[in-house]
Amino acid sequence: MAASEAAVPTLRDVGALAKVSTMTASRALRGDPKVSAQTTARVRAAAAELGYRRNELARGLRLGRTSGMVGLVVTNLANPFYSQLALGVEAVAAGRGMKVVVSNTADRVEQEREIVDDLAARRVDGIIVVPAGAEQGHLAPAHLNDIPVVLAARPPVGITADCALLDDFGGAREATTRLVADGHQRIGFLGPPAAWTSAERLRGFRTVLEDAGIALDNALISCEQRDIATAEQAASDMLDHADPPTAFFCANSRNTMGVCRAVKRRGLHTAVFGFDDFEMADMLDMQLRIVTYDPEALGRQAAEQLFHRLDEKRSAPLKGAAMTKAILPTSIVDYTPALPTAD
Amino acid sequence: MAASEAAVPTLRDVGALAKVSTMTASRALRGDPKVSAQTTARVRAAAAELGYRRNELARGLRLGRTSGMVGLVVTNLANPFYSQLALGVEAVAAGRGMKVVVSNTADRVEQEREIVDDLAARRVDGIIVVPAGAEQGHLAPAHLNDIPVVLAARPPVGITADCALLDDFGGAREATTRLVADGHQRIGFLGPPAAWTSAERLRGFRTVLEDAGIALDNALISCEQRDIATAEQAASDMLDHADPPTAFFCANSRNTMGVCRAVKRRGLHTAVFGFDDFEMADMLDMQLRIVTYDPEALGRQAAEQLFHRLDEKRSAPLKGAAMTKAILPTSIVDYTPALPTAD
DNA sequence: TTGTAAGCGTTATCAC
DNA sequence: GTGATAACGCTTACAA
Repeated sequence: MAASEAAVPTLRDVGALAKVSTMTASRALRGDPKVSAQTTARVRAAAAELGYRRNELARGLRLGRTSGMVGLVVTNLANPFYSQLALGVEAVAAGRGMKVVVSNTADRVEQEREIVDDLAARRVDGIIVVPAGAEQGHLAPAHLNDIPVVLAARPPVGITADCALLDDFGGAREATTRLVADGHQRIGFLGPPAAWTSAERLRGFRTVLEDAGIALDNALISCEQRDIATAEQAASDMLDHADPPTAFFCANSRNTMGVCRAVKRRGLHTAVFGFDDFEMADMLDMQLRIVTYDPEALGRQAAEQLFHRLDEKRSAPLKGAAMTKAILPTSIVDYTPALPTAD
Repeated sequence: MAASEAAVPTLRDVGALAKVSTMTASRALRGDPKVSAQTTARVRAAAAELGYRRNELARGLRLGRTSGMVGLVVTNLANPFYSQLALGVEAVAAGRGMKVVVSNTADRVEQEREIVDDLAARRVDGIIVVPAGAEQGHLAPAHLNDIPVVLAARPPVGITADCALLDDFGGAREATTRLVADGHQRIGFLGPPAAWTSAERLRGFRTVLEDAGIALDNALISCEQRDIATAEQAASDMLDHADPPTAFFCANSRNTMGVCRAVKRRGLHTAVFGFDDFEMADMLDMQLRIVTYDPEALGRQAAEQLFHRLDEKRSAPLKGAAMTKAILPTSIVDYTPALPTAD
C-alpha cells in the first residue's frame, strides 16, 4: 500500500505505471487536451499512487533559466522594519506565484556580496537588497548576469538601479519644523551610525535649523547609538549639559526609546520627536510625536518595481528602460496625552 | 569590453573561449588538480571575462536532488515572534551554506498546503513549519516525497514529526502560581483564539487555580482577542464586572498590551502578568511581569533538528530515528518599578 | 492521440 | 591532462 521507497518518483515512473511514454505522462499531467481523457485519468491515477510531484528545478532548466524565486537581502530580519518589508515583498511575490529567498547580511558588505552571488548562481529571477554599504559594485546587474536588482530603503551609490526609498529627508524636515514652530531653540539629535537613512534624517534636521537661523551645537548631536541603552546614556549626557536641550529629535526607534527612558527617568516633560513608530508609544504619557511610515508598503513597492522590470525584460530583453526611484511618504502621529495624567 | 549579451554564459562558452572542452572547463573551475595549472588559469580567465557563474540548478539536477534550500513556513512574518524565529533559522542555515525560502500562511491551512506542496516541488531539502491548524496531513513526510519536516511552536497533530516547542504550559503555570502566591483570588485571563499555544497557556492557568481551590469564573476568561484594541475592550469589560479581577494573566503580547491600556487608562494598579516580552514594557510604570523566552533560539533549535534529520537521512536513507521533541524554557521578568513614580 | 529524439547546464565515467 | 559520451528530469519539435 504505502510505498516506502527512498527514491523520489519521476515522470518516467509515472509513465511506466500508466503504461504510456514519459512524454504522454508529461502532457497528461499538464492537462494537454491532445491526450485522451481516458489516458489522462490513468496517468493521474498513477501519479497519485506514486506520490509524484513535478520537479520544478528540472522543469525550469528545460524551459528557460528562471527559478521562480526572488532573493531578498536585508541587514537584520529581527528588526521589525525589515521583517515587515519582507512581508510586503512576500505578499507581492506570492501573488505572482513566486517564492522569496531571504538572507541576512548583518550589515556586512562582504556577506552581502557572497549572498547576492549565491542567489545569482541559484538563478533567482530578481533581487531586492537593502544595501549594507556604499560599496555596491557587486549589485550592478552587469556583474550579476543581468539579473534585475531593486534597492530598498537606501539608494544606489556608484551604480544605477531601481530603488524604493522613504522620504527620510522630508519626514525629518517636517518634524524639526514643528519643534522649531513650538519655540524650541535647543534640540538634541540622536541617531544610529553609518546608515544612509540616518544621514538623511540628520540632513533634514540641519536644514531646518539653518533656515531658522538656529546655531548648530555639536554637543547636541550624537550619532553613535545602535541600541536603547546607549541612546539613553547619550540623551542623559545631553540633559546634563549646562544648557540642556528642550526637545529631542531621534532618527530611529532605538534612539527614540532610549531618549524616552532618559526623559522619563528624570521626571521631565521634554518634547520628543521620533522616527519609526513603535508599539505602546501612546502609553508613555510623554510629549511624544513620531514620524511614521509603512515598511510593508515599501516592500510591496520594491517588489512591484522588480516585477515590472522582469515583465519588461521578458518582452524586450535588450533595451532597459530608465531607472525608477520611488519615494514613499511619511506621516506624523502625536502621542502626547490630551491631559497629562501624572503631575 | 563590456559584453552586453542577453544570454547568460554557460560552461560551454567558457570552454570555447579558453579553447578547452566543456568538461575541462568544469574541472578547472572546481579546482580539480588533474587539470594543469596553465589550463586552469586560462579557464578561470575566460570565466571571469564572460562573467560566468555556475548554474546551481543544473548542477543540483545532475548531482542528486537537493536544492540546498530549506523552506520556512510561518503564519505571519510581521509578528516579531516569527521574524525572530526566521532569523534563527536563517542563521543556522547560512552556517551550513543553505538558503531559506520564507512563506506566509496567514494562518490559513489551505494556503499552507499549497506552499508546502510548492516547496516540495522545488525540491527543498527540508521544511520548518509553524502549522496553521490541526489538520496536518499534508505535512506528513510520506505525502512530501519524504522531505523532512520540523514543526515549530506548535506540536504535531495526527502525524509524527520532529518539533520544537516552548514551555507554554510551564510558563503559564509559573506565572499563575506567583499571582496566587501574591494573594490574588480573582484573576482575569485574556488570550487570542484558536492557537495551540494559547490553549496551553490557559491550561497552565487553570491547573494552578484548580490546585489552589480557586473557582474558575467564566466571566474572567476571554479568548477572542486578536489585537490590542479588542483586548483593551475585553479587559475593560472585566473591570466593569461587579466583582472585578485584582490581577490579569494574558496569553500573548497583544492581549498584554490591551490590558495594560485598560488598566492604565483607569488609573488602576491592577497586577498584570503577560506572556511574550515587548519593548518599553518597563516604561509603563505598572505592576507588570512577563513570561519571556527566546524566539530566535526556537528557530535555531528547529533548524538544528532539521539538519540533524538531513544528516541522518544522508547516512541511513531508510531507517528513520525516533521523532524528537524539544521544549524550550521560559523565564520571568519583572517590570514593576521599585518605587511607583506616579501616585 | 501517442511516441521518439534532442537538449536545457552540469558532472561521473570511461577513454585517449 | 584532456576529451567524448551519457545522464539528471523535464519539455519542445517533429514523427508516426
